[in-house]
Amino acid sequence: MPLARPESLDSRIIAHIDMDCFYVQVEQRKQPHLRGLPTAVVQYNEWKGGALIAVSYEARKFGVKRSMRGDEAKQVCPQIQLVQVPVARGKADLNAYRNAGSEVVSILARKGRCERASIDEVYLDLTDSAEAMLKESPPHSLESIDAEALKSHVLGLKNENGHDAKEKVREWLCRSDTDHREKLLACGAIIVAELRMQVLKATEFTCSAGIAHNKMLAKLTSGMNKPAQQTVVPFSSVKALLDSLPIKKMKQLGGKLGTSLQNDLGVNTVGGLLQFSEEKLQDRYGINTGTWLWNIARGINGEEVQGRLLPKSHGSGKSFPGPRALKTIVSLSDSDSHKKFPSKSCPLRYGTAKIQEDAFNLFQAGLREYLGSCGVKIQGSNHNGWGITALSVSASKIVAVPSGTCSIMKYFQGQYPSHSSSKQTSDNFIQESAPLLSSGTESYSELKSAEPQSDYNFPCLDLQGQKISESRDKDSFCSSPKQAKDGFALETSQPTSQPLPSGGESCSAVNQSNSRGCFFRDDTRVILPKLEQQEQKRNALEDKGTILKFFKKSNPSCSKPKLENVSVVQGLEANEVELPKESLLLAECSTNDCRHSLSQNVHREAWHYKIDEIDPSVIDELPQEIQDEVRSWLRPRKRPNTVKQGLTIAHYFPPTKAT
DNA sequence: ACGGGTAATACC
DNA sequence: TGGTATTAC
Repeated sequence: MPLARPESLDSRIIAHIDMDCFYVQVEQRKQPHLRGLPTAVVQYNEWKGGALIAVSYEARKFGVKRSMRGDEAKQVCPQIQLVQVPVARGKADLNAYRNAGSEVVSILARKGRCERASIDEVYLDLTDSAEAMLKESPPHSLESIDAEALKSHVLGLKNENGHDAKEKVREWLCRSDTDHREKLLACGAIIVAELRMQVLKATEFTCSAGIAHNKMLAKLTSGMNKPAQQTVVPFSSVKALLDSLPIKKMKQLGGKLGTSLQNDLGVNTVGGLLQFSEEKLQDRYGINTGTWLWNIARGINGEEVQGRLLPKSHGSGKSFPGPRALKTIVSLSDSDSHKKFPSKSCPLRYGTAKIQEDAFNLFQAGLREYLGSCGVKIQGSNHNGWGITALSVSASKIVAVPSGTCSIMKYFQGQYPSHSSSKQTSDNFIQESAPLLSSGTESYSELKSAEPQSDYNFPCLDLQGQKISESRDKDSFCSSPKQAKDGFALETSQPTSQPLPSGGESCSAVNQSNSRGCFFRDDTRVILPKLEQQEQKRNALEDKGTILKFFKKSNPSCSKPKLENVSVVQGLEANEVELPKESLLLAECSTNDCRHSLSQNVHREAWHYKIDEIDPSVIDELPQEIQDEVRSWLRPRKRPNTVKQGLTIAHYFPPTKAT
């Protein structure tokens, strides 16, 4: 439960932007002839026409609902256009929508601190912008107010739908005889209207918005007038709004907690919570949740807009319902079917073969745990009715790569122009990481000799060529000895190096500095130290595949004969680089998803990077300009004597314009 | 044989 | 810390 910092005198201006039936809009932009037609996006249409995951407003008029099947939708709306979600490697691929969301974020983030709340939702803190506007050009001083702003729905304003509604809104927006907060809110509404028009112009997407003094109220109202409209929540309207708001409509209360409030406390509206003391709510629901409830009943919500444009974790999963369940390779004598299959995780190693190997080991570990120690043999394929109905992997604990990371390669290659300060830093790095190396499987000399054998030119994401914003270059992201000790190589004294932050907040900073929001580029600056794998298994009737099949064959690149034995490959090959992970920060820039890998913990194993293991089909999903670059990396090439940073940094790192 | 595929967050 | 549960889109 979000901890609420009580701020009853909250004069922030927060907007929640919600894209209208976003997936549909993305598809309609791709296929303009679908515009204006009843349209829905479905994934997998084999079974009952697929599941609807987005429905256009035209289709909603026919009673088409999300969670209908394609077939059902056709029944209530025969002319509906069903567009399928792209499929990659046998599963739904949402990247097109993610990227489209990035387009929107990149526009919104120009006006204030921005938080990507989901694939199609964004919070914006417009306080500064609104205050600036109020100071420089307050609404009442404007000659005209934009038509879009005049279409705002202002809660509590009478005659909401009357013929002179716009005039009423104009009056409200331009009132000068009201309190500061209300004026700020009016500025916020004008700014959001402007932003929404910019989004429409730049992306062809419409969105709706809520503008209020906190996140909760903004979120609550962004969907009240859809599509393509905005709703403003003046302070004076909050009490009436919450008094009549069914409690389950409140974010976080849509599930069991909301049900408990209804059943156990007899509360049916958010306002109904007012009758309970904070203590009472805390006693029943815990200190945090209790306080949070007490606050939201009063319209108080201190959650801040996180300046984060990127996800904190990333995963991929697929379900195998019913008959499609993968049959396990175990014999299962007894095991209650209600027990949950445990999730397991381990440090992420790069390369599909290694991920397969790790995932399979995790699976076996989970299976042993699941079965208890009843000594069931894990072998053979004596399926006995049990199967796997879902598999997923996910990566989390992503942290930013600290400053000067790429310069590590100077040490290994000895080809970089050396600044007076960099030698010292390199030395420090070696010194700090020496214990790691000595306990690892490779010595430094091995590493050094192994690396240059590569036929591949690792593109170096040199940070030196990148522009640095004044504000971020100052001091706030300086390295500390502790960071170096954790295995980060830092070159803080390098005057032109990008001041990358490290640690938790660093992601926020990095994220917020990104104005284009391209997932790929940003991923070059994150580290994915964890691999997580989860499986569930339930009854199944037919044998449509095995676990092994899933692990081995679902990835086209791994079904090539050439790679048949990747799992047993040991040691180095010509096109494999094996370095301690601290050294791989640069090398991994050249992998297809371009993720740096480094754990906050000290892990002694070496990390492998094997260019053959890149699944070619992945590349097709990347943004076009990135595809070209990645393909060029994959072509064998002599390493030039002098490694100039071959990649355009701008493609990978956002302009560092501070926002 | 279903809402699938992802996320974030709180809690233990 | 790792793992689970809840909630949401």
